[in-house]
Amino acid sequence: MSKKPSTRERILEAATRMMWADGYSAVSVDAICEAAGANKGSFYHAFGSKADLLVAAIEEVWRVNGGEIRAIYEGPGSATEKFERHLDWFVTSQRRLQADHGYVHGHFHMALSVNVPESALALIRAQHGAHQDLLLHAIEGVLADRGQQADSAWLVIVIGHLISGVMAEARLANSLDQVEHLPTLVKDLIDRAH
Amino acid sequence: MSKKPSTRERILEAATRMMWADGYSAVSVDAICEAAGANKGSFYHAFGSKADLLVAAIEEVWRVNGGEIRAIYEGPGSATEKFERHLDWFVTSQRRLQADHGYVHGHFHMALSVNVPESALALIRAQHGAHQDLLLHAIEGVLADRGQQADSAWLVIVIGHLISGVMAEARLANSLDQVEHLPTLVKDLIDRAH
DNA sequence: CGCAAATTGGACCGATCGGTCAAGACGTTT
DNA sequence: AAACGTCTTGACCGATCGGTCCAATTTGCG
Repeated sequence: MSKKPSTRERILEAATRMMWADGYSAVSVDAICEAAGANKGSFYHAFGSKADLLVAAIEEVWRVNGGEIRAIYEGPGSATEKFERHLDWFVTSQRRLQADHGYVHGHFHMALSVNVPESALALIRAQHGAHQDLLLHAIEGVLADRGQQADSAWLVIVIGHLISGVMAEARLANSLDQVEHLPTLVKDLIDRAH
Repeated sequence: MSKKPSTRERILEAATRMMWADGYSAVSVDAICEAAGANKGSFYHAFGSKADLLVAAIEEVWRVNGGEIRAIYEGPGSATEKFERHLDWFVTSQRRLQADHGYVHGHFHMALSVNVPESALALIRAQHGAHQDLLLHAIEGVLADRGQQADSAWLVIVIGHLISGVMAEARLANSLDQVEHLPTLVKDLIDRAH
């Protein structure tokens, strides 16, 4: 019984989907309106500009994805189990996006790393920082579980870059293979870090 | 005494610079022509379409960068020395790009990972594969130098993703910090892989 | 109900998009 | 000098860009 989405919500959903696929400047306001079944007048009633819509889309994606990740860490289980669920989340979320839209997406941020207004860039940087913080805390927990004497700062940098790289290359290759191996890869890395 | 660049070369240079900064669809043919001091007619005399120009730019960037990397491996020194020079090349080339144009570029491919014609995507994938091959061969050489019994396939995957991730994040953060640490990071990784 | 406020529809704007074209400039060759 | 192929010029095309505007409609509420 979810109530039917408002015009604003439909526009936001369509814009997110289309910009994730084609980037900011390649998606026109007209095309978004058509996909959302809305009119241009409604668009500019709901959003001040195309740039404002982008900011709203970035916030919404992080609200959902960040929420799912935080829910993992606020849920039950050991630090190690939570971290593994976090890694699996990358796989399942990318798998679901591919199933829904037919191509490997990679990070939302990546499609928006080029030619976006400064306000959007700042948001993306902040969200990336927030995710790195979650990662750092999680890895420290995993090392504590193991009683392992490793350099967590070094590990979080390597793992953070590894995740970014895997996502970027997965999108470029339009293949989930490397994403599927990501959890194993990261666990191998932690195993060797002592 | 380098002879003055042809119109085609000026267009190609301007297009590469502008598309690296802003992506494919955000850079207009008119803007490229103005930056290159050329007319639109000349543009369409030199290139069949905007998509053709993109393909030419991708080929040119790889011709130069791939050439520099291959020159390292064809030059003198041990496999380990060559690999270290390869890693340093990422630092120096990104440093030079930043000095010339005022921002951290990341991989050329990354600015073009979104909304490019299929012909360009195929080229990018091929070039990325070629670079991975160089990397694999280099890492095998380094391990041979060390008499190390490590899994070179695992290492090349991790290091390849690490490089992609560092480049992507360096651009997003507009900072060379992580790039500067890349050589050390990779060497640490190889040290721990046994 | 009745009325105002919120929302929507769609025509319209000047600017810009990728691309075309015919006419001319220019250096060679004969 | 005439004839040639190559490159350059700048006006021009229909389509589309982000954005505006206001009348018409729907909605929330006394």
